[in-house]
Amino acid sequence: MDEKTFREPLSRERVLAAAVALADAEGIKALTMRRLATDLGVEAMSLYYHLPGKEGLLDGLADTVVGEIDAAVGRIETAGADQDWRARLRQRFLAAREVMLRHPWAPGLLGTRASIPAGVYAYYDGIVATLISGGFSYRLAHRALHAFGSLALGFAQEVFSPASAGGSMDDEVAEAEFAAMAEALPHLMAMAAAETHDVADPTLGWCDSQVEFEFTLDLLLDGLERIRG
Amino acid sequence: MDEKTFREPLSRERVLAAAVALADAEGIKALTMRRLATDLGVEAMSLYYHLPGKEGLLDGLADTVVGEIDAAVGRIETAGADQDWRARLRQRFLAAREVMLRHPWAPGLLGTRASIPAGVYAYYDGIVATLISGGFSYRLAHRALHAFGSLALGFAQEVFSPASAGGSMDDEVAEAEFAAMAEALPHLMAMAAAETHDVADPTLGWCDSQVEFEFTLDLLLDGLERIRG
DNA sequence: TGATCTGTCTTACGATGTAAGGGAACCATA
DNA sequence: TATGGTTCCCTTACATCGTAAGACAGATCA
Repeated sequence: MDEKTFREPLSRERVLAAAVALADAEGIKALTMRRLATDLGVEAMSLYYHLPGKEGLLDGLADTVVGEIDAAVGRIETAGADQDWRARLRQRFLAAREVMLRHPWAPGLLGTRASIPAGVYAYYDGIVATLISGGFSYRLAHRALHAFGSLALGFAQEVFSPASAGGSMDDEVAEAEFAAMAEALPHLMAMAAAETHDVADPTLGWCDSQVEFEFTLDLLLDGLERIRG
Repeated sequence: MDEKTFREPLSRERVLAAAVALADAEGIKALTMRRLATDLGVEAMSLYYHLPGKEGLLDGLADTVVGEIDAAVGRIETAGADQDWRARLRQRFLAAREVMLRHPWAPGLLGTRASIPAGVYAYYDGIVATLISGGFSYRLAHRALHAFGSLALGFAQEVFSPASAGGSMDDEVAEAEFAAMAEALPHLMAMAAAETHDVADPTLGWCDSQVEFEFTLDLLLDGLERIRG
């Protein structure tokens, strides 16, 4: 009876938390105002009292995710403050990646936000601080920020990420047209054959395994270390 | 009168061309079935005879863009076949970038496609061919492909790209809260001050200037060259 | 001629975001 | 205690979107 008569009042935080939960469970596509309201035991228009609209909701979602990253990074930074810039950034980015793995919809969402999620500023400030304390010039730090790109936030921009929707590469390719492709794309097929990549962790897009992520990350870190000289 | 009585018949190609034109002119947001039909002097449902639906239209758009890249790359590859892998990939990616600059909506579109645009396979096959002929192992070529990420298709995944919608960084930041930010984000603000980046080419997202793009690209190419060793 | 095929249009439906305003509960003040 | 404002949620209604179903006109072919 209590849950019928009394109801925890809505709030921006409660709405955002429910939105995250819904997106995690059923994908960002399922996140509609009406559905979100239903999950909260409320009518759709009630959400507008706590949020400025759908776009504002998505902005809030993005902020929430970045907030998770900031929180995770905060826990790490205090622990390994004695390490060098390279190790600290590495930990940072890997921590961010874990957050992204918990929210597979987040990379796509961040990519579509018109304005920068507020928390990103704080996050990037920390990166710059680490770089500067590691002997980087501001110029090189700036370049490095750009070079990291989405890696800094824990995801590699795989241009094609079948994970975000239906249709894996195998489904579409490994059928009748396989032979034709081997002819038209000899090098790609040879590579695929040579690799026979055991995609054991297809959590974030095609082949975006931990190995690939860390390889690219180290490639960048090594290159920057060399330039820093 | 001719344009009233006689009308060039619709076709998949004509629809896609009109879609590209519309997206270029007014952004991908304006690309609705009804609007596209209007531009073609036709009713919305007529499009469905030539395309399987909105999603299919977007897939076609993605394919069209990749096709443009393939065409541009083809022109280049024949010319500079004597260069080394590094120079050839560089030209390739820069050519792809020019295509993306012509279609600012393309990066976002490619990121949301469920299945891989068909032309991408051919494009990537060419990259792998270049790498292999440059002495790369299949394994390293695979890693390299992942490391390039969206750079291979000509755009850097700037997590925040205010260019795709309203609201530039300056508008949101350089107001009353500027002072507060300088306090909260000392390193970022110091960097911004030290750089005072003259963003003369804000065509593709914030700070995604040619310089940043090429810096990141060379960072990766240098790193791969060293590993290839 | 009549049947089939092609390409376009008409109509209609469900989903979505949201503007406009109603109303109940609470709360401070007179 | 009465009253007027504030807070919070709801009802209703609308515009816009993608698109299912099928009508209709002209071309093609039997």
